[in-house]
Amino acid sequence: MNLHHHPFTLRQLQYVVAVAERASFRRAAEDCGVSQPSLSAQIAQVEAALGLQIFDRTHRRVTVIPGAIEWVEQAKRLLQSAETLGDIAAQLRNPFAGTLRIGAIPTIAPYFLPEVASPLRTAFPAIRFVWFEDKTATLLGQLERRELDAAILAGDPSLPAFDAAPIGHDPFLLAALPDHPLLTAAEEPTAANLADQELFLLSDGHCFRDQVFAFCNRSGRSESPWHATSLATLIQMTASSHGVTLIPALAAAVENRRSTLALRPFQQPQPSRPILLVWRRDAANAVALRAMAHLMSGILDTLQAAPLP
Amino acid sequence: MNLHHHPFTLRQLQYVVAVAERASFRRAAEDCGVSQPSLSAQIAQVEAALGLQIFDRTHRRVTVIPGAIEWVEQAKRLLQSAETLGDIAAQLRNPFAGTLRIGAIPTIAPYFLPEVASPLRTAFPAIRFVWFEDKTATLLGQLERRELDAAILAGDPSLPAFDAAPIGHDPFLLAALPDHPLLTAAEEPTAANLADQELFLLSDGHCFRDQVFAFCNRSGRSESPWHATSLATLIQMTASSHGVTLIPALAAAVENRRSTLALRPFQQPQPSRPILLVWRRDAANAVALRAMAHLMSGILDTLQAAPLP
DNA sequence: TAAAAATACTCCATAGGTATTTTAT
DNA sequence: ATAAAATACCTATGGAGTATTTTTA
Repeated sequence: MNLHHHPFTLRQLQYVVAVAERASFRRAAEDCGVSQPSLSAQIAQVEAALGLQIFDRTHRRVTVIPGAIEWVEQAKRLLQSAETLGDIAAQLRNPFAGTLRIGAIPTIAPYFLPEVASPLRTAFPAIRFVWFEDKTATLLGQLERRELDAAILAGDPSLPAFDAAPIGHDPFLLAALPDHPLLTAAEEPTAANLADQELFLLSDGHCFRDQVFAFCNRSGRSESPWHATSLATLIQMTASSHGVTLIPALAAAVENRRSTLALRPFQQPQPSRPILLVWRRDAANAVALRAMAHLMSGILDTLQAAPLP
Repeated sequence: MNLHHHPFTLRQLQYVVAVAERASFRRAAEDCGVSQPSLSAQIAQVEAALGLQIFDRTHRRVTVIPGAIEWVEQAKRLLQSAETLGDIAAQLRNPFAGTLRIGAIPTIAPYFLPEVASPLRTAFPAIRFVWFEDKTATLLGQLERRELDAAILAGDPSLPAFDAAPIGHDPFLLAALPDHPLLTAAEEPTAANLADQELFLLSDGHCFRDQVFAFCNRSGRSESPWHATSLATLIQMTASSHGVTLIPALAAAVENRRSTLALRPFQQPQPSRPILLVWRRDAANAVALRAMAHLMSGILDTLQAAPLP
């Protein structure tokens, strides 16, 4: 740790940024709630401390000197950091208030978020929820970069820098046309039955695709050349090609409404994906997030109690 | 822009981080060059302003309260931002001093950097050069994240957020065993001659691979199933398989020393790759970087004046 | 000449100092 | 018993104010 004194204060940086944005000392002073001479003095002091001029005052419009643009941009970033620092403190003071940005993967978001959004709002009235949808890898990146506060993911929690709370387990159902042998057979299907079937899958990057792969890890299976980018497409493709596919039970109620596919659970032990709420290990509002995971868990239970479509 | 007053100063954050790192008020005060009561007072003030405790003083070792760890981490990041702000100012005051981190792609770095490093040190004695090697995409990412100050790349400068200065053009040479028909032919080879050859290439992600592709953009060409990860391997593979490949002239002198391959330039217009020095458009030391590109350009000229091995 | 930035000066809030007391092992 | 943090109190720097002058389009 170096002990040299900082040549500028946060307030001074705020003045610099304000002048840069308003292109005027007077207007910047107004924005910052100080007198124009006070602001001028602080700017002059910063310029003196840096040993270089930041603003060109020779014209009516005050402009940032080209060379100093990068410096001002970095000052903006620093102030943004300070803002974040304040946000963290606010969340620490009251974990049940503020804005919460939550992401969910595409095979969960459209089926689960509509169910949980409203109960969450009632349970946590002081929290403003903002929802996002993206694939696992993207969400984890955003989580790390603090662009998200939490994410609803499926899969095993082998995530070093993150903490997670379980929401529940979402079983996979076999989906095919109603007259398909696997649906009409006396016995419920197993992974082995999929060996000689044309299996329809989501495109790469969807964790659901990998999970289905993991379930039926046999070589005899012929993989369809079609890769759907959504479960809706997957169902349409399967139906029109007389193939088979697997659908997460969570999505079944919504996605299979207009389809001609029939659904059937697998034999015990049923294939399924664990659903998790994930956040940064150092999140200030872990208490609130755990409470939310618990609430979501209850909602998932209720959804699963409903009969298959 | 919000006008609310900042609840803390950079100095206070420095104190907090020092206490967190040294686990002691007394030692932190020493590090920061202030008296222990002064530091205590500032810490107390921060805690009061935040409305929450940061440190647990009930034991001999002062520790950060678990909940506040994230806050302290963000404070560290903010101080890092402040440091960068100082660095930028320093570079602005004197663009010909400080530390400069420069990256280069793998098909340039080992052949060009040894030649330029020493002349650069003599020409810019106050600059400390730090060199990196990685593929184009990685380097551009690092450049953007300010982990690098400049990069030596090959290819067209279609880079919106970056500025670039040309260093020169590096022609491609045909490389094959000395008795290969393309080397013994009376006429120098053209792209058309490559159509029916087994062409050896670098692996994906190397821009040199794409540039060779762009040069011989014909369908008749049969592509080798081998993908080298370095020019050295590429040459070995080509030699042992009696194939042909293209080598940047820059690399020829070094890489072909122990090889049995013979080299031959193409007919005019020779295929080549432009070599560029690239930096962030808002870099504070663009003057110095342009000067360096000019010096590198001269060195490249000298290298190219040497006869083929 | 009129709007905007710089200068002159006064004031007081507070960071930092020393001396001392309280606390925890 | 002793090291370390908190408290008490004083000092002085510098950020912010009002009044005024200088600048430039």
